[in-house]
Formats: sequence, structure tokens, C-alpha cells
Amino acid sequence: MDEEFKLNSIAAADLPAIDDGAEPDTSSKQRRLSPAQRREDFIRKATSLFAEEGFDAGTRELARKLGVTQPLLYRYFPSKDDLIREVYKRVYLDRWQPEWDDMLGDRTRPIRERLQHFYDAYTDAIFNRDWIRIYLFSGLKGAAINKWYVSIVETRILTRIIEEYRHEAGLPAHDPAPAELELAWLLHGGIFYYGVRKHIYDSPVLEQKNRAISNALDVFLEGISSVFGTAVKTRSTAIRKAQGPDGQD
Amino acid sequence: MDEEFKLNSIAAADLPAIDDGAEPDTSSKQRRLSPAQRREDFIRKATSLFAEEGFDAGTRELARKLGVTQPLLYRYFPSKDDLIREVYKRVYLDRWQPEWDDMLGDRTRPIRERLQHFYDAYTDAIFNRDWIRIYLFSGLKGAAINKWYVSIVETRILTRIIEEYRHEAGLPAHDPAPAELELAWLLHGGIFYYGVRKHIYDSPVLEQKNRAISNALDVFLEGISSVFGTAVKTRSTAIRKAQGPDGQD
DNA sequence: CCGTAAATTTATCGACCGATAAATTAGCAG
DNA sequence: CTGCTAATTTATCGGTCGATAAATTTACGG
Repeated sequence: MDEEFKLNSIAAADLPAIDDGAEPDTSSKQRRLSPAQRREDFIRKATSLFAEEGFDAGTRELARKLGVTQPLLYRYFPSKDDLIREVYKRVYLDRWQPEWDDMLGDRTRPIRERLQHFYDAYTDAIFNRDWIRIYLFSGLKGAAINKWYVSIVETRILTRIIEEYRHEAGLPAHDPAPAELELAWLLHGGIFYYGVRKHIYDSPVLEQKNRAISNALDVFLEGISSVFGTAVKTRSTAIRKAQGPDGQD
Repeated sequence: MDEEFKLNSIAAADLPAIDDGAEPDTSSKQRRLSPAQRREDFIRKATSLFAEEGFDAGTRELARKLGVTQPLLYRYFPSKDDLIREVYKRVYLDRWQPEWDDMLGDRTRPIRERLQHFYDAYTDAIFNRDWIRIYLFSGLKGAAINKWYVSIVETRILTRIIEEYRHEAGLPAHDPAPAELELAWLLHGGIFYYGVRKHIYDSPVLEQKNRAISNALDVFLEGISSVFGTAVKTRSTAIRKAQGPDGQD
């Protein structure tokens, strides 16, 4: 990995609102845009186009969606690959909220509550068609930034989950063992797959995302309590015990 | 969904072994093959080529890998799309072992044992680079057979898991509630993501796959026991309780 | 209103794509 | 050895791709 990435390194462009429609912009009289605005338009439309059709989608179709001609792209990006890299950065680096780091480690709140809050917010940020499809397309392409992101998930989220769980359970602190990390991946992958089913397979999923997350956290935390041989107050309420998971019908 | 698919509908071709190398076959003197053998070669090489580069990979590169010329493809398949459909069928329909259905429902064995056996065998069948990549590529393309397969997973595996769990736990039998199915998806998606991490992201995973599955099942079954308010003998052993999950270092 | 810098378009190149038609050649039957 | 059938190749078409160069037009400063 010879490239360096940094979460939230790109300031969300606060440029004038742009036409997001699929058809060429006929209403706007503004025929020329500032370089910054035009560049922004290219990146945004490229993100949704590549999300739908993959990175093999043509530059002519991209230009057509913007209502401009294809060679204009090359005034703003040296090559299509450079445009793709900009899309990567926008998708991968722009979603992480810095406060999540502090929040996951806030030991004044129970881990159950922190995890529910985190995964509610995190999945709000990444469970959309563009993000998940770009993520998978870039993963299949073997993009360096994808592998980097996976390592970030492991260190910023999963290692944290295990550490915080061990702390709350009164277990001795140490770097998470591979098998412990693997269990955290089970939770994370299971939740992520909810988004894949919804946005890639267009498959019906449990409507209330937060309920799916809540039940997942119940099973995970109760499960590792049993497996680790520890008891931690993890359920949000106790009354549900007799009636099964929330929302079962 | 206007197409009909059927698991295991294609007999595994028992044709003479073929050269699987990437370079054109120079050693073999046999310049002409039987139509069945040639067709088989096309499908096999197309599977690995499409798995690596996606379905946009060129027919000329495919022919080059087989040591033949590109137009020959069109003696065996009317179009590239027809070839892709054959690859789909081979990948999706050819892996399911009919005995898995009976095995999952065999109530003479505890559910814990059945699930371990099933997921060991199922992941042996699908956790390879070709299968997982073709699966994701076809999912991203919105292929009908992918959506069909997802529904098959739900009815043949996940519904079964909930039903069998409820039976073993002495809970009243009924069709799995959406929230219960969602929990089964958490397990299934979590396990599947192990394969994605290993074969798509080339990310390090817990080496012993069966251990990852065993721990996942422990957490899942113990977890839903607590959440459902039932106690079922799920752990394979009890001694582990004090030392955390297997293989933790 | 004019002039100029730059945003955008027109025209085009060479490479590659899926697909078709016609020529060729391997291999088997007699 | 010959001749026929069919597997395979050669040649090629129209279309699209990413990219470049040159011409054109917009918008702004004076």
C-alpha cells in the first residue's frame, strides 16, 4: 500500500446546489460554470453513474448526463482513472464522523447503548445505493483504498468493540485475539449484509433498520457473554425475554 | 422473475480433464475438440475470466486463454450474454448438495451439530475466489438468478434454521417472523462476509474456518437463546466458558 | 462595446468491442 | 488415399472506448 488516505480529509464541498437529474440540464441558462463547480459536478455524477454501471461506464454517458461534451472531462481530470480516484476519496473518506471515535470509547455510557448509537448513525451514513455499490465495485477491482478501509474498520470499530466489551465485562485488558476480532466481524459483516441485501440484491429486509441492529446487538452481546463466560447487562429491557425479538410481527 | 431455475439441474460435466493454465495450450497436439469438450472449456475459462475482470472482460481475451480464435466462440454460443448465462448456471446451480436439505431437518441430531456440519460443507462449496466474485458481480448486475438464489437461501437455509431452533427449544411452531429471519440473516451474512473478506478484499481472516464458524454458532445460538428467553444446549463443550472463544491465540 | 482569457465544442485518432461471412483445414469414413 | 463434414481461422464490419488538438463561444474587465 503505497498510497496514504485520511478519513474526512476532504471538506464537503459547499458549492451551489446542482441539478441532480438524469437528463441534460435544459432549464438552467448558465452555460458555463466555475472550474470548481464543474469539477464538483463531474465527481458527483460520476459517483452515481459508476455506482450503477461500474467503473467501465463510459465518459460519453457521464458527459451526456451533465449536458456537456465528453472532451470537457479532460480539462478537469487528466484521465478517467483520476476521476475514479476522486470518486473513491469522496465515497470513502467523506462519511466518517470524527465524534464516533470518542463516542465508542465513552465509558460513562454502557457499551450496548454506544453500539446501538454508533451503528444507527454509521449505517445511516453508508446504507445507500451509491455508497454500497461503489464500495463493492472498488473491492472487486482490488482498489488500494478498499483494503485500507477494511483495515480502518478493524482498528477503529472492531478492535474498539472488543476492548470496550472486555472492559465493561471486567475482563483483563489486552489486544483483541484473532478469534475475538473474528466475532466482531461476524456482527459487523452481518449488519453490513443487511445493506447489501437491501441495496444490491433489492431484497426485502426488516423494515425498521434500528430494530434489526438492536436485535443483532442483543444476540451478539448476550452470545459473547455466554461464550466468554461473563455476564454483562446488555439487554435494553428485560420484558422482551418472554416474547422473542422485537418486531417479530 | 420470468425465468425458472433449479438447483443441481446441471450434471457436472465428466469430460476429459482440460488444461486449466492461463497460457494458450501449446503442449497438446489435439487441435480440434469435440463440441461438448470445447463448449465446456469455454464455460470454465469464462467463469474464471469473468470472476477476475467482471462480465465486461473481452471475448478475445477469453479465446486467447483457450488458444483459439475469437469467432469460434460464436459456434458454441449465440452471443456473449448466452455464455454469461451458462456461467451463471454453472456457478449457482451446481454447488448445492441435495443431502443438505435432509441433513438440516434431521431432528435426531442437535441443531448445533447440524449447523456446524452444514456451514462447514456449504462454505467449502462456495468460499472460493470464482464463486464469490461471480456471485457479487452478478448481484451488482441485477441478474435474475442472483435474486432467485437469495430467495432460495432464505427458504432452504434460514427459514429452516429458525424452525429447527424453535423446535429444539420447545417453542411453538410457526412461520418465522421477519425479525427472526433477520437474525438468521445476521448469522448467514456474517459467515458469508468471512468469505468476502478473504476472497474479495484479500484481507487476513481467522485461519481456521471451522473455528470461525463454531464461534459464530456459539454466539448466535447462545444469543438467541437469551433473546428468545429459552435455554437450549448449544455449546459443543462447557469447558471453554472460562477461557473465551477457541483459537484466540 | 471591445478584447481577451478561458470554458466548451467540434473533429478525429487508434484501439478494442461483439458479431458475421467466407475461406481453410483437420480428422474420420469409405 | 480420397472425399466429405465440421471444427477452426481469416478477414472484416459497425460501434464504442479513452484521449488529443484545434476551433469556437461565453463571460468578464477595461
